[in-house]
Amino acid sequence: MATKAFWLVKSEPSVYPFERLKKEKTAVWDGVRNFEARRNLRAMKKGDLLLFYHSNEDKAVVGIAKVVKEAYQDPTTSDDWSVVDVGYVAPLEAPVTLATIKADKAFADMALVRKSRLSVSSVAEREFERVLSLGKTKLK
DNA sequence: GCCAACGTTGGC
DNA sequence: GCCAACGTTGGC
Repeated sequence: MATKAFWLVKSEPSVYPFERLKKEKTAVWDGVRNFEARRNLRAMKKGDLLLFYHSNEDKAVVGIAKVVKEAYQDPTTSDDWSVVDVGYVAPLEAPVTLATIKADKAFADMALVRKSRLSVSSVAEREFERVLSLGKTKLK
């Protein structure tokens, strides 16, 4: 298998909270209607890891998910949009807030900071590892 | 192909 | 709840 990639996906907790992914184990990541986000979805490979970010109320990375099925046609539209299936991996022991991320130079180039409206973005491995470490979380 | 208007996201 | 930022649409 090729080298793993890392991504960040945003969800409003009132629409689809991480706790629901925990309960349901997998989810169809639909509703993406932005070209750059779509390109990122289509670049995802099975097994890639995702930072699960809660926008609005929480403004924090709250958990880790993974790609369980690569991009396919979004079933909620006949237009040319894609979805992936994501699977539950683990919560962060300590959520990593946007304020923390903004205050940390290690994240200066992160899309979350620089392109705040992009809902699916790529994450560098060192950024991913740093979120895990700030989140006091180790993946098995 | 430009760009103004519009709609949406998301931080505050 | 407001509004800035910015992606998308549509008129020309």
